[in-house]
Amino acid sequence: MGLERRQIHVAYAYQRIAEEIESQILEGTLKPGEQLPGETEMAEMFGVTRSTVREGLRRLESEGLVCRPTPRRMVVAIPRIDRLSTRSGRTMALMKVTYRELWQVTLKTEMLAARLAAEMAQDDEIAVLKSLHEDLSGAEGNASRTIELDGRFHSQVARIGKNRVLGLAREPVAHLLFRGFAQVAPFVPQFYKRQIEAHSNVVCAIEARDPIRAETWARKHIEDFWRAVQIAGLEDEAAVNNVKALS
Amino acid sequence: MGLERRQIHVAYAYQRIAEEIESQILEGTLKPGEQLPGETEMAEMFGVTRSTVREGLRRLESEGLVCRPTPRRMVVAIPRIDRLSTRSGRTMALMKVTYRELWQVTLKTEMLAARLAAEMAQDDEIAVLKSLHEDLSGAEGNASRTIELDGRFHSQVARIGKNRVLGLAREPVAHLLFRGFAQVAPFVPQFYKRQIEAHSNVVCAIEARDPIRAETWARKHIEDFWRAVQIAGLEDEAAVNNVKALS
DNA sequence: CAGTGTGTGAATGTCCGACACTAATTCAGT
DNA sequence: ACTGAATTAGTGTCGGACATTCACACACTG
Repeated sequence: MGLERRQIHVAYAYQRIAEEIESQILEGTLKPGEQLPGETEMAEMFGVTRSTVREGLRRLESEGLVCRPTPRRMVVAIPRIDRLSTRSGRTMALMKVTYRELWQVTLKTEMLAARLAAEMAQDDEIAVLKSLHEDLSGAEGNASRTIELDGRFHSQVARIGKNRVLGLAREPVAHLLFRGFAQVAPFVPQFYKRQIEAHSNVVCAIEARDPIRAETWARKHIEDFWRAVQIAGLEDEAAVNNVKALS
Repeated sequence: MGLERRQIHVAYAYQRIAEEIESQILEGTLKPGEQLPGETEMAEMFGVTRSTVREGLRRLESEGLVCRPTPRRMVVAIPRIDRLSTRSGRTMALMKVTYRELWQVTLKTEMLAARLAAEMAQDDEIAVLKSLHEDLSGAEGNASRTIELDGRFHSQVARIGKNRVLGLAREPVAHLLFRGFAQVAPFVPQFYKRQIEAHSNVVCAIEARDPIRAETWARKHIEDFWRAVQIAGLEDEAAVNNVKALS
């Protein structure tokens, strides 16, 4: 076995500051929305310089544990999923994951999302979905607008299912996969119509509270996308070439 | 419509520094593994003080875009999935997601993982899996060790499937769900045996390159866990009470 | 009294300069 | 050539400083 290379935290002051505040947030001593003391005060509190406190705060800030509506007010953040999704999206992009990998996962998540949506849907949520669907229908032929609206459509389906874990897990994956539509679209112009049709059926199934049908159409829809990817010959291509545009 | 609340970046120097370096990494100008210049040099380069550069660096560091093997060497990081998983795990914990939500997703991810593993398995990977399984068999009755080994078993299954996206998506979810075993175990002592049996079958199916059977046993296994959660009466309980122990 | 201006104070963003400590590098010794 | 010591340069932390600007309180107007 040999000696394991275990991380030794030399525990720099700025790290300890960050960890201390972090653990107070996670424990609940500091509640979301609560305001933190000023930098000077904290510096005094922890017995370090303001510069050091600042370095620690930068970390918390970037980890999304605190946020500042204005530079003057620093408050404990309310956790949001979309913050995270950009980050894992970026990781996947840097890993140069393939369409195949993205698709295998997306197929499952979108099927689940559709099923749950059909089980949990409320009327107002369906209304939102329909409105999105109409917008999308009007965007036929426009790739970038289609990507935008398609993403929102699928997100809304997931939201209707009221499973936050699914929302968290699927968002970056689906986002990355569907972005690829821009690469695929030129090869399969007929996909626009098929997509609209599939979405229609998903909406109907959700409205009819028919989980099985919703799941089935979601599957068809995502499988269809895979076929398009195959036609474009991109199965094992990296899904994102220019990470930059992820935003 | 009213006035949209649009973010105005006042663009503090430290933010701009971070963004600049970040975009150079994402563009590929800076390649993973490459070493960054010293703080002093960067300060000069960007025309700001070292303190300012440092604040920016803290952010990159915490975002996992750069890492430092030693304080002296700061290099562009190679993206890793386990870095991210703690973060989304923490988010889910703060959201107080329920066992139900976790389970619904985990059921799908682990089924997919098992299937892909059976399709992709190589002999040496199976050997690792078997060894983990043996260790787990020996841990019967020990909840915390079971959680540890069970987590590693499932991760290994996922790794064998060679889908990095799935690995990324499932890790924090499965981790959080299986951690709950500690809460569940006292109610269902028989679960240890059932788990070992299920794992055995998964291993067999993977070794036999039988995707269907692997998926089936994964499903049984995770459904079994759900029954245990139900017996413990935790379906809609928050999966984690003390976020602290997440590490 | 609600809503809008004004003013003061305090906190932030950034800078400068300094020092201990340690890791990377160089160089001497066998 | 390899080991070990000496050098050097870079990091972690410190203290202080200043302009800017945001938060709060207060006065003003309708």
